[in-house]
Amino acid sequence: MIAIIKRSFDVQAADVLRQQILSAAIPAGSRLTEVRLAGELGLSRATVRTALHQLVNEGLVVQVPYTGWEVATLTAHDAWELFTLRSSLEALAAGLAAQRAGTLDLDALDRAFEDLQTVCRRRNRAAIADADFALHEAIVKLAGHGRLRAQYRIVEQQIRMCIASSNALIGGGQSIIDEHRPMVEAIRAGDAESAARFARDHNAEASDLLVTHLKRLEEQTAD
Amino acid sequence: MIAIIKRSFDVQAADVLRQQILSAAIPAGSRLTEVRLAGELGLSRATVRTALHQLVNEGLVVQVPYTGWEVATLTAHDAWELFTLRSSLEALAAGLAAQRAGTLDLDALDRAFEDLQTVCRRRNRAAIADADFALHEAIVKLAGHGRLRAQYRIVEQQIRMCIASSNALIGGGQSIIDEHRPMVEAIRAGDAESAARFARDHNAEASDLLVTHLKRLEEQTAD
DNA sequence: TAATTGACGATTGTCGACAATCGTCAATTC
DNA sequence: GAATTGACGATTGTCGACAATCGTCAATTA
Repeated sequence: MIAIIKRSFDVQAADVLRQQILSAAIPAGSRLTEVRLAGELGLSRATVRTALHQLVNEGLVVQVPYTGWEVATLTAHDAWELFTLRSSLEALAAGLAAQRAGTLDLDALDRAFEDLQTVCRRRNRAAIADADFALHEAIVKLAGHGRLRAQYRIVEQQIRMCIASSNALIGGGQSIIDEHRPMVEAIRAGDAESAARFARDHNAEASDLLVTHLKRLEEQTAD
Repeated sequence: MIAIIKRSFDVQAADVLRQQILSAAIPAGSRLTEVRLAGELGLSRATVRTALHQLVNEGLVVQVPYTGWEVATLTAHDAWELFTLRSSLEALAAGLAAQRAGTLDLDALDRAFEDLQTVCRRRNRAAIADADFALHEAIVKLAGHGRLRAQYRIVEQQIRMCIASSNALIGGGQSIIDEHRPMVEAIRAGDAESAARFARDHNAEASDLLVTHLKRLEEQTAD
């Protein structure tokens, strides 16, 4: 028997809006009005409000009280914040996972790394981003740390939003594998310090490139 | 002329409830009903609902959809999560602040550390916790990282809640000063790596003690 | 006697209506 | 012409009412 999954309307509305924002179907900076969204979603305005509040907490929407809601526009500074935070969280996750490596089933880690290698060989950029995220998700899950997991997801969502809205080119191929292998091996070996260090540093170059790219976009827009 | 600060009722309600939860005036595990709170706060139930949603996002309240709301009960595992996360965020803040030390006014850091030393000499436990938090807040502010700041506050709130609800004894005196001095000096010196390392490690012993204490409490309750 | 069913009160989820606020624009004043 | 004022439509904030859900308890069944 298939369980009926109950999901209240405000949660469902937040899901739909989140998806539209993350895919850039609703562009960054867009005005969101409760009345219009309520009409489109077929819900009461109050329900939509609750959904919007949730998205504000995830950093995807900005509320100006008494005035309105809009999709967050992420600046180069935002990107820097997100990357530094992500790096720190990934380091924590890798270190904790490595500490527990001796007592855990590492199949999920191995599978995720295999998947990453597979898509890197195919040079499918969207799939690379997904597999990269999935690898880190697997590690965060191994850390057994719910708050870390929740926060990591929120940060990663916003990073995806950055990438989607800037049309940034994300590297692929062998370098992605090479960046991740030492971290995965340190986790397997139970070496928490190295795992944390590799996790912290593994994305530094790509992150800097994206931040620089966003700064250039901002300068062009200011002209 | 004093500006009128507009603060919508749902935000004000969240403020009031947060304060009551953090001070343990409403104990952990307490059932919160919208009807009763609305009556007590003199607001509509929908407004209270919005406030409760916000507190859920801060980890202070747990919602069981269709069933109810209650003040979060933080377990030893929760405490472990909070301490590891806090440690990681403090390390990030200290490292970033140290990177910027050459271009910043470090007065706030110095003052906060002085204040900490002052209250440690007086052995006033509540004031020590406040001054400890204020020192880290000052560092987080120096890091110029809004998301880090917001997340740090949420984590720190929950830690206060842990401490308040467990009646744990928090150490004081010279050891607190000794734990913080190397981090503060590394920040002043612009040594990001040391600042991050000292920040990450400086609370390990106290954190472990509290987690162990909570585990013991849980075992007693299970008897 | 234990398990199942049904009723009911309490509470949550959602709705639409009223009140408050804001931004815009035209009219007025200096 | 620039600054100020006032009106108005659009939108947000809050409200109370209706509908849906849950937990509890008594009644019924096996």
